Amino acid sequence: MSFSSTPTQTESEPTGAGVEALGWQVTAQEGEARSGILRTRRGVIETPVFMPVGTLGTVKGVRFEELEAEGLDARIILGNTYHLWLRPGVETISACGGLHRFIGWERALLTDSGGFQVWSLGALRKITEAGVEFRSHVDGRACFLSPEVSMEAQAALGSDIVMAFDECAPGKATHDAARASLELTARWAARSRARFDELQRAGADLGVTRRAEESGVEGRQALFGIVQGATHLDLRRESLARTMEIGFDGYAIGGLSVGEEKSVMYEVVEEVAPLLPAARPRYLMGVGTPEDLLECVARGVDMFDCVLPTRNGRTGQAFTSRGKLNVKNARWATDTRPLDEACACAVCRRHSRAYLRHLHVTGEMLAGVLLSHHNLAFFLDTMRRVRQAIRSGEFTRFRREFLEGINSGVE
RNA sequence: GCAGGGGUGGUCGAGUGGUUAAUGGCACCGGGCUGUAAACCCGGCGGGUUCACACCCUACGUAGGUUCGAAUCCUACCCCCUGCA
Repeated sequence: MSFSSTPTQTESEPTGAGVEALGWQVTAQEGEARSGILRTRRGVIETPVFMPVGTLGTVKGVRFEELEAEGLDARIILGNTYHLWLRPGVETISACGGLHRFIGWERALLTDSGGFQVWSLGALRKITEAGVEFRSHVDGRACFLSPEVSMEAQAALGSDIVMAFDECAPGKATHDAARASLELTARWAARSRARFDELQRAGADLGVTRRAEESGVEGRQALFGIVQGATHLDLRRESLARTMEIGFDGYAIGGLSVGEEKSVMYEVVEEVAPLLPAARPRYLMGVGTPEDLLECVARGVDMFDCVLPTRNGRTGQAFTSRGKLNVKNARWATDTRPLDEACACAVCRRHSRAYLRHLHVTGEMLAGVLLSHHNLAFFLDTMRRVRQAIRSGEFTRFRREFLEGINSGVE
């Protein structure tokens, strides 16, 4: 296996199948905050954008009709290579026509490479230069994931944005550990790029290549590189340079919100985001809270994803314009107000805090469904308002008022 | 009426003379969750004073008794279940 297969190409000009995978245009900017239009082969995405997480081929508890409908109008969701690879298996999805067809979603899909699982599965894995040996968390069997395997899987899934296979260092990683991790990530990034390009040329991209006529979808997959380096700014800059040298369709900042102080996370984003190519979209992986979204948009990030709205929805927490609301609390037992009086989502229009608390306390599955819907509506609507604010030059004021609101506390 | 069995904290249910304010489960109360090993995890849960260490009070159907010491042993009573009349 070769570790020095960095393709020769112009800096920041991805090759692939010879077609631009993404169109990207910044349409408004205020300070570092920018609003733009990302054109994927499966639709237009206005940024800044929040991407709901659908790890296992489902945004947990939310029907695709709801994701598409006006209330949420999610333009792109995530899937996870590692999880789909284990179950149902990439071959299965491939046999069903690719991930879009398999799950019944025509809009854009971004697949995470499985790199994050390298970090989060902790003791179940062993990292080598070649890749990562995992013990499947499902049945314990030995598995092996590498840049090449991840690219092959993501090509077979046919996602529209493919993530390079990286290693995510813990937030508290020492300089030495973070450096080693970053260098491994850089080598893996080059391998990801090389294998990805081969696969595009070979027509392995199931998202379009084999079924272009019936899908009506044109264009190749996009590949994003990931900047690592933990909390060390010098390493972040180095990782950034090495990632840009390889060249990707977009750039992600990984390895944040993994145990470091929040102020440190903002500091890293503030340092890294503006150094990323302005002519490419910037994606902050796995972040974050509503406050994080605002703060990181302000620092130049275009794309976000996070499990918080759906996970916390299932575990009884609502995000509102006045901050977090713990649905479990006895104080809502007879409260007939909606979760968020400023929210126009379907759940807030119809149901009371008292009812949602009842559903959650009794373990009814509708509780998770409704709370996930509301939380996603809040996140997506917040981003919609962020875009409008940037376009109208009022982002600074919007940011201040929004943060005042969520810090005022639910009454 | 007779014979067995049984009455434990919000609830179910352990404990059958000595770290017992009393195991567990549930309920209840509170907290956490950031590229989803998560419809999950953690904590509290008789009352009172204290920031806290700690201390005091009240508790195992009721009332007595035995004992240094009782939810645990004895006596009486009340109530519940099962069987026989």
